[in-house]
Amino acid sequence: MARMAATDRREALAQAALAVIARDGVHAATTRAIVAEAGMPLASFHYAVASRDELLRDVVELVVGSQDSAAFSTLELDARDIRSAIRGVLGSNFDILRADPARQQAMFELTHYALRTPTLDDFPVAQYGVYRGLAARLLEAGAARYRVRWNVPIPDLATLAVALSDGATLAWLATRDDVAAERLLDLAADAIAAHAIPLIKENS
Amino acid sequence: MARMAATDRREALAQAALAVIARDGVHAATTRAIVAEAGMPLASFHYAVASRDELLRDVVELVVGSQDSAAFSTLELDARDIRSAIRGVLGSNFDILRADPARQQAMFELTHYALRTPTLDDFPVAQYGVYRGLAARLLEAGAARYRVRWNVPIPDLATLAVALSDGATLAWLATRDDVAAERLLDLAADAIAAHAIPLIKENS
DNA sequence: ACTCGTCTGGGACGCTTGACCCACTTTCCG
DNA sequence: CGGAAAGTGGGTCAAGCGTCCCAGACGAGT
Repeated sequence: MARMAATDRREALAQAALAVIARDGVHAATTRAIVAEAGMPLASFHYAVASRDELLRDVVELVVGSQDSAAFSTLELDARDIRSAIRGVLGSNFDILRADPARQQAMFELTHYALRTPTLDDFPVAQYGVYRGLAARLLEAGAARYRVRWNVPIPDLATLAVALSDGATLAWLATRDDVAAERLLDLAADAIAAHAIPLIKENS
Repeated sequence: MARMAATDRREALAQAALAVIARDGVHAATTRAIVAEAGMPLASFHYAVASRDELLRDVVELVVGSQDSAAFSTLELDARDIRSAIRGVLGSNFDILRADPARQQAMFELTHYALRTPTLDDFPVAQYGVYRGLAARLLEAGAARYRVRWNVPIPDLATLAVALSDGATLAWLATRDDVAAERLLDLAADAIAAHAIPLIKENS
């Protein structure tokens, strides 16, 4: 094993743990499975991190952090109208899901695990805060880009968007029905776009 | 321990397992925890059921069976229009969730567990089939009651309704935000009711 | 009433788990 | 260049796990 700082090892362990969780589920993320994934001896685990629960907290922070940075570039495609733009974002989100279903399922399992763990129960709140914030920024950007305004508060609409995305993700994970998922995304895009009101052009 | 048939004991164990899962999660549903919940000696477990996995299969069947029977009476309330009726169904569904959050979370965890278990991976498909069927029957009954027709296929609309319900449930479990949930249900009811077209009265 | 199949429950086995100790090696700073 | 600090890894521990055994208690059919 190469020599590396304890903090680096801690991050490597968190990523290895996430890989194990994605492949085999949260309950399979034992200390031995994690160090095997990372290619470390067992003793490195408790040298880098105090306990298994603490490492899992690193994992959820890793997750909520990475989720925030991604998925914003998908808005930049040139759709005809706001409805097509929304459908595009939902569609590329769905493509990400299909490319790596295990990761999305790991997210859900981590959320449920955190809800059951007293020291981690603030994570789901933060997680959904990130989701809603991301959706709100997309809605704002879309409104500016396509010259519309929303007839309901953006936070409420963002909550709707997150719920639709979550529901579609969950349904596809359970059934793997691509056709039903595409139709669902069509209806979801309609539901969100229905709250867009075209702006009267004031200048130009 | 009172004397009882092995089949009765099997069902009692399944219900005890569900109670343990709701309280402490799937990973806590050990053989000892289950028999403690049921008030049985440990040996009764493997007398009534071959293995722990087999018992969990009983649990998921119990779940998908019970979910089907309930929640239909909520349509019978007298709402002014189809939108209010939909909102009412979503609202009472939400009340059920708030009355026993642990049970709903147990449902999600069982779904994810089944997705990871090869012998159980057909359960999520059946589960969502039941959900969509239930939603479809509600939509049909609502259309007949309020004299409207749906401008999209009922199965597609049922999928939308299930996704919205799941998304709202998940969001509330994570954040416990009652206000946001109520607003979300408002928007969800709008989204579904938007596809209702009033029928021209032909007779009477 | 006797017996045989059904049911009970205390105990135990082999295994995996999280945690940890300690002798060893490597790195870095004075 | 020498010693203290940092990192490594093999081995081990108690606890908890699923599973199983077997002697005894029960109840229905003859």
